[in-house]
Amino acid sequence: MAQKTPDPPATPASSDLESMMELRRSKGARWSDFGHNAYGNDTGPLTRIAAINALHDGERKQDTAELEALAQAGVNYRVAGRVMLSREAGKLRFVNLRDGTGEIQLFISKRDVSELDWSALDLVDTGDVLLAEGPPMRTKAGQLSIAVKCVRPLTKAVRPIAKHETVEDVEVRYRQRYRDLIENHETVAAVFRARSLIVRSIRDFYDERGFMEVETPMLHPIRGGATAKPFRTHHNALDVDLFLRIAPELYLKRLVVGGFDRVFEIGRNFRNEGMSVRHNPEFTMVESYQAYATYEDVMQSTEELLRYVDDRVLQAFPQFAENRTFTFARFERKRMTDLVRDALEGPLEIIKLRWKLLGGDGDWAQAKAAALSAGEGLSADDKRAIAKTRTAGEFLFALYEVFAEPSLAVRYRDHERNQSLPVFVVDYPFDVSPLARKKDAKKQLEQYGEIEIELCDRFELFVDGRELCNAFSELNDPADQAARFRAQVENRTRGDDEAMDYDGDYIRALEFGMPPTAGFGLGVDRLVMALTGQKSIRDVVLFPAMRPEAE
RNA sequence: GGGUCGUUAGCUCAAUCGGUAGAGCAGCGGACUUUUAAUCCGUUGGCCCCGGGUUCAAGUCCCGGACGACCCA
Repeated sequence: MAQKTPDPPATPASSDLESMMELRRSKGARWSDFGHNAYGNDTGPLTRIAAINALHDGERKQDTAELEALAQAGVNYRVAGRVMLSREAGKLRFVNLRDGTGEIQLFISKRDVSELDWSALDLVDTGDVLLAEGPPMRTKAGQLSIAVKCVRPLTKAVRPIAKHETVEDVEVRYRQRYRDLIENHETVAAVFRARSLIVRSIRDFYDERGFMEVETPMLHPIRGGATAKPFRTHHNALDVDLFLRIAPELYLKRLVVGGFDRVFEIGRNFRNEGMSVRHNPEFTMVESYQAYATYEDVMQSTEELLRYVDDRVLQAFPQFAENRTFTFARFERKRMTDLVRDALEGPLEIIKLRWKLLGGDGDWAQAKAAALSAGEGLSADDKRAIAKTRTAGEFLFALYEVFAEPSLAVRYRDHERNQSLPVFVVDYPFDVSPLARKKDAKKQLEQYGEIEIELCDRFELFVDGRELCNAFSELNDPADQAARFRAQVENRTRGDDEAMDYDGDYIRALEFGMPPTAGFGLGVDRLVMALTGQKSIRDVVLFPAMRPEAE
């Protein structure tokens, strides 16, 4: 098996990308001269690096003598990972090796390895994947290391990686996430590990409370469960057009009818709308449905869920507690009508508006005109939102969106800690909630001036001013629901391309009787953004949607 | 959709008034048996995003386009 040490590789004098890659390719090819496969996979059993660090460098650091004793006793580790950094000091070589759990230093002395192994190391570049074996040791500087007895190259990295600088170009970071994860490891990997933990924690939370996890169709024959623009696709064998789901809601409630009275689903929804720092065309939601519960019960469990998940995140990733601009220590609960009244106590025009709205003429259409003329400082978008309302309920909702919602995080704060408080906005107009249950008769009419507004048992939760959850007591009266669907269809014929379709099968399901049920939805991407402090959804989605790469 | 800014070496960035395109890091060669982004000596590397135009001369000025970031709608 003894081989002659091969000659050093040819060394092209240029360092443009193509030359660097060519040099690396030729180095990989020469691994075979040392009896190694440039893409071998027979590593045998390995020890994960985090386990080694924990054992010898954990709560109690083992000193040099202790580690020597362990080595004498035959303790030996085989590790594999990517070469992140490599330094030479004469007949010594130090390599920082990273696997999926952590990093450890390899201490390689020419005295300790075969001549062949030593020469093979000349063919190893930063970024290559390497197998190494040896006992634990501590260097003079006190650094825990593996005292390597033998090494074997495993995978050649043909492309160079940035060592000290990190890649900042977001285009590279999102399109080549693998590279982002390698080069910006510390910050980026932690966010996605936290995301994984968040999803797992949500699952555990529901599991502990007796909810069953289900999977419902993503290919829908009709639009339903939310007001949004869908993606279309086509089933060839059936020759039918289908929509990628915009929400799982109507399927989950069918399951409640069927007797699965506590269900939840974590999954992707698709909305064919604009992209922004808060919107990706596909995004992850958790939806849960609990029979014999009301939206007020769900409000309570929402607080519990968020604290449960956040506690786990901060325990595993304490760095995300820094610079928190919000707290889950206390939650506000505010009725939408009160929020609008509070918000309108502002600038002069707004006071005039409020006078007209609350004072007197009692006609919401006139109030609308008053709002538009009084709100001269409003953006065109806000004016449009108010102008297009056709009922008192839509009008209230528009006022809320324009005047109240933008200032939630500023208005409701924990002043001691200078953090915003989450706000449950409750009692939405029935007109903007086509699937929610009307408030019971005694409470259903809201005096708003002399305008009567029908409200429903619904809340949305805003964390740091951003919508995170939407929940309501479900409408389970089939006749009422059918009327709501018909209204949606009417909206569609008027040109609203976000309106729902009439779902006859869902009405049939309700006709079998759905027990009183509370439903809940939470945007997982936004929750991850909040808990990890990321400003863009693209920083919490592994592979965000991008325009196709230019050729 | 509109506005502003950006795109130069593998990475991060310079380049004055239009006058031969630079640095640090990495890469390559060499020295070094305890390094921590090792150090020291030497050294290679450019479709200046793309396409037009002005000019004796364009990374730089003008027009158009691609992609991105931010702000506005």
